[in-house]
Amino acid sequence: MANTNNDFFEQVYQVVRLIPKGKVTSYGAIANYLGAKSSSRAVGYAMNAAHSQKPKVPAHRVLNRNGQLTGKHHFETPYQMQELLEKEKIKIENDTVLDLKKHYWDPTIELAL
DNA sequence: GTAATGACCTTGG
DNA sequence: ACCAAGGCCATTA
Repeated sequence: MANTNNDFFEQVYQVVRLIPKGKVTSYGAIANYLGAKSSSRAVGYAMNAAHSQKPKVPAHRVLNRNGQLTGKHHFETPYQMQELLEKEKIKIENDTVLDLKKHYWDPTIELAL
């Protein structure tokens, strides 16, 4: 099978790893930073193999545009994502991050040059 | 090689 | 403002 370590995947992992503690971002933001705002789905799929990567990727800091923990079900345990986010001082309710804007971390802005 | 799915987002009615 | 459909990328069957 094709190397899952494609540039696209690696790029996504890099950006996710660069997410500061207590910050969260969305798939579209990462895709947009990579220059493919329409590839939000591919970014999400990359996260699917994130746990398969050697360097653990903080996929729990990646949420959808709505701030929902859509991928919590894909973690080792559905509580992992919420717990990790809570440990980051991020309040979660109904699988949704509160003060999303306050904890929002946009790579296109933070990593923008 | 074609069809369907998925941790999504944007646009149209 | 709300609901519905389409699009894009990559992977798997």
